[in-house]
Amino acid sequence: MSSANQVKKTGNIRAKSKVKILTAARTEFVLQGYRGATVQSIADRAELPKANILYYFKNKENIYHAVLEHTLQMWDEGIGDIEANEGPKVAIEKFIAAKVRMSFKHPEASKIYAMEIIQGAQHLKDYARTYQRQWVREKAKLFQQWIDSGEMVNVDPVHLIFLIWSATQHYADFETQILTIMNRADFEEDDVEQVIAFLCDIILRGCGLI
Amino acid sequence: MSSANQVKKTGNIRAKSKVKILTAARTEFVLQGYRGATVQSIADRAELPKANILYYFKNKENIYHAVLEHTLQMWDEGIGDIEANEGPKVAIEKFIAAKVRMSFKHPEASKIYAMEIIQGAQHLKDYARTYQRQWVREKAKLFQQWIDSGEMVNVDPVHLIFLIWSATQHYADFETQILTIMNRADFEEDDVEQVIAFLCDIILRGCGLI
DNA sequence: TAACCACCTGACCGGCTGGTTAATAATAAA
DNA sequence: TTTATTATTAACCAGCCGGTCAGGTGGTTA
Repeated sequence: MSSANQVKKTGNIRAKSKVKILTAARTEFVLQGYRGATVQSIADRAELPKANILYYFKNKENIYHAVLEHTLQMWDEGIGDIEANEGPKVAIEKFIAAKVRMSFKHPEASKIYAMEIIQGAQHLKDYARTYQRQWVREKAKLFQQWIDSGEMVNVDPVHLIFLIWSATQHYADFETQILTIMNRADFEEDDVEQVIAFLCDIILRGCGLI
Repeated sequence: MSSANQVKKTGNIRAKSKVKILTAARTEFVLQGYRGATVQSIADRAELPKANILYYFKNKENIYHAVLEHTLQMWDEGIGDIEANEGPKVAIEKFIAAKVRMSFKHPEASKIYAMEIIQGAQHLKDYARTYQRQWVREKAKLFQQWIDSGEMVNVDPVHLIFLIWSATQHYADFETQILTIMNRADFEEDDVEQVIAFLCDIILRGCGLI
């Protein structure tokens, strides 16, 4: 008991501090990029002394890795899933909805991920090379089966996945541009469902599913 | 004559050096971000002494602004145009083709633009607020007319523009991810036309134009 | 020849960077 | 209480940052 208790109590302080730091770091990395975000700026945002930051994370790269790990977790969850037995229409609908909801809920995660990829994905090459590639191949095969059985129009499954990824993530990554063009200060709850409806409508029809 | 000659000759050196510097800077800014790209790293890539860089551009921000200006010019050219008298099918086809070609031809421009927007578009707020917003409104009105006259299905024109923007730019910005997933080293010429064909196919059908 | 001027660059500078240390405070365990 | 562990932070450091400057070079004009 004492051992478990100790771990829990000490772990609490660690955990809380780490969350505080990572939240601040995430924002700084999005706003300033990896190099532009300084340990001092992260400390200021977290309202902690700089040395305290480096007590919990050995160095700046360490902080970034932790942020990135959380980001990939979001991406995985948000990637939705495409199940074979649902048929193409429901599968694509669910997939789009999951990705759009994730974009509106965790725009910062999407932005950090996007910046990583744009800059050459040096911190997560293996992730795409192994996990993502396999995921795409698997799901593409599923789409191909639906195409072969005449359940949907003949479109390249891999590019279809790219299309859905790009269209959904756009609302997170290009938030600023979209809001400016729509002359709005923030997104509202209605927007999420409206975007889902729009994307499902046009993409499903594009796949010959409406 | 002598005056014009002098201006031309001296201008030549200036122009060549500036191009050399801006090309190197563009690459550095993409790879490292604004803060991560140092004047020294730009100098190294341009194979010039650092002081020479700062002879042609007063400071680092100046270089970035020059790069950004070039980027916006690319964006403007690549934005294609949507003409009223062509009808929706041809208009959208041309629009998609122009944007895809631009993405494959100038991925760095697209990437810099994307990073600017993701980080809050602090250097080009007015651009989106005035120029882009007006462009979108104008083109949206056009789409609406086609919808009203029954020439295309009722889809939100503004979101349609966002969809086309995101889907086309994706091939520039997420180049790394796409190549990794497709298990390829580089894009080839065929890819451009294939992507255009795919996007036109699915989006035109999505708009009820096929 | 002499004066001029665009071009070039090594050497330098203050300030900020990521990171260390050592001393102290708080907390938990005995 | 005593002891051990964990948490905190001011002070410090070497190195790199953007940026300046003084002193060149070589070609053109008068």
